[in-house]
Order: sequence, then structure tokens, then C-alpha cells
Amino acid sequence: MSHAPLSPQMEDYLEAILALCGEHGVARVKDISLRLGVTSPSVVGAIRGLKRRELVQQEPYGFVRLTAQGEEAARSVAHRHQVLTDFLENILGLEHELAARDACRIEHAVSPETTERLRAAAELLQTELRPGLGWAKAFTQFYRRRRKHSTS
Amino acid sequence: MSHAPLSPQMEDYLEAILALCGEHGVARVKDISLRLGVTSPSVVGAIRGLKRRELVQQEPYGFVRLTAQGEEAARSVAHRHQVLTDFLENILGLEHELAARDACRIEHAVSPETTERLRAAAELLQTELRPGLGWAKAFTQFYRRRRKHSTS
DNA sequence: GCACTATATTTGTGGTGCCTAACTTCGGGG
DNA sequence: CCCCGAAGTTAGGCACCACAAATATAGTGC
Repeated sequence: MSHAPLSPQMEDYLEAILALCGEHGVARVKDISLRLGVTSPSVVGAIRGLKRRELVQQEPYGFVRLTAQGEEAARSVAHRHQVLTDFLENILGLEHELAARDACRIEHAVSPETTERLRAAAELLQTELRPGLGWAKAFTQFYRRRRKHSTS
Repeated sequence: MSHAPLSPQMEDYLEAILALCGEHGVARVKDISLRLGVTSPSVVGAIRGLKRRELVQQEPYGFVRLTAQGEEAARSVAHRHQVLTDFLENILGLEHELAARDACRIEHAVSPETTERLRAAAELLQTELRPGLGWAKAFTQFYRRRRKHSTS
């Protein structure tokens, strides 16, 4: 659809803007910088790039908003993040904090196709398979036992 | 252990060098550039960085070899790649080409912990669960049926 | 209306990673 | 022995992404 693929950083900016718009209706440079842990000039530079691609709009010294295109891209990233977090936490049983950290990095690398399959797999494992025992417990048990067998 | 985390690019270089060393005993700049699809100067620059971190060694105009540290790092990347490829292809049923492409990007983002759990999950699904039908078929069937229900 | 403060922006710097073009070195064939 | 092609390297440039410091703007309290 659009032109060049977005860098991981740019995807992070879009994601942050989407979240802030969801909370406050608009996003401010300061809030973006706080949320992402970067400085204001970095945000300004990123916004310049996103404006060039017509993913956000902003009048000078004003609020930042997503364009339709930008919102679509941001939702795509957020969706990948959500699916990954759910899979890592509920299927692989990762501790919440680590699941979040991994999801934040993997979300930029995973294709839409893989994302959908991951989501389907999570759904199948959680709802339809082994209604008695449940995947989570079965896997946790298996994983623990497995670690004992391996060296190291 | 070491200092700064390796960038995805540097991990790619290490991975390529490991593979080439496995094939020919040593790696040449030219072979690395061909394998990664970059130019020779890019490889030289990357090697400079890897030498600084003591991950590779190379005398001027000579072969490139991995140090013990470098081999460890490279094997870590290769292992993540292998686990991901296996999971994407055999558990999620991704087409081989796409599985490889996704694995190449995700390998730089996934933590060792997640990698091990992914491997365990793949093992459990492939060997111990549902000895009759098999995960691959069950999931493929489920995934196809699922796509019919959703829009698009 | 006038500071003052908070926020946004510009400017300049450093690091990475890629490229092309030009140069150096190595190794073999005449 | 010399020359030439292949491979490695250096030099210079561009794009991205972060930062600190300095500047410009907007909104608020007086």
C-alpha cells in the first residue's frame, strides 16, 4: 500500500500515539517522549518523518493526531503486540514482565500471516483442546519436567 | 557477560560467519558479502566492529574466524533461528519461504527464555499430544475453518 | 499587558549501517 | 619477473536515530 516499510522505531512512535489518542483524544510531544523514554527533540524528528509519510498530522506547536493511514498502521502494530503478549503469557507461560518486553521487540519482526496463525493457535489451545486439563497446566508441567532432563 | 547488546545486523554477520566457517573452515569477506547481500566495504566495517568486541579475529587481507566468545554468540543466534523456523513451519504450518523470512527477523528479538519455551511447546505438540491425529493436521484444519468465519 | 513556565522546535554532535568510487594488496599465468 | 584480475581496504557520502543545548512559542497567573 504505502511506500517504504516503517522502522521499528517509527512503529513504536505510532503505537504510542495511538495509545495516547485513546486516552486523551490527542497526543502531545511531551507525553510521547515520556511514554517511550526518549527526549522531545527525538519525538519532533520522528514526527517529521511520520508527517512526510502522511501518517500523522500536526500544526506547529500543536497536538499530534493520526491520519486514517496512520491509524491503520498503528492498529496493525498494536494488534501484533496484543497477540504476542497473549501468546507469550498464556500459552508459553512467560512471566508478565518478560512477555511484555519480548512482545515489544518481536512485534516489529512478525508478519501479519504469522500473527494470525499465532492467534489461531492460542485460541485452539486455550478453548478447544483438552477441555479437562487445559493447555497452560499441561505445558507448565511438561516444561518443568523437561528442564530437569537437560544438561546445564 | 559481554558489554553492549549486538545489533540485529551484527548478529546477522556473526551468523553468516558461523555458517561459512562450518562449510569452509574459514570465512572470506567476499563470501560474507554475497551471503548477506551487502557490499564488501559494509562487511569490512562490520568486521571492524566485531573485532573491537573481540568476537572475530582477522589479520589484514586475511580470513575471518570467530573467537570463542564470537562462536558462542553466533551459536545463540543460530539456535534461535533454528527453533523459530521449526516452530513457524511445523507448528504454525507456515510456508517454508515465509517461515524462513520471519525467523530471520524474529531471531534478533526473541529472548533465550522464550526460545526455550517455544522449543518445548513445539516438542510437546509434536510428540506427546494427540498421538492419533497430530497437531499439524488438527491446527491446519482449525485454521482453515476459522478463516471462513472471519470477514475478508 | 507582562512576565514566567511549560512545551515545542532548531541546531549541532555522535554512532550505526549502508552505498559508490578509488586505492592497496595478494596470488597466479605468461 | 611482471602484470593483471580478484579480493580487501579506505575515503567520502547519505540516511536514520538518539542526545544536549539553545531558541521560539503558547498559555497562565498576576
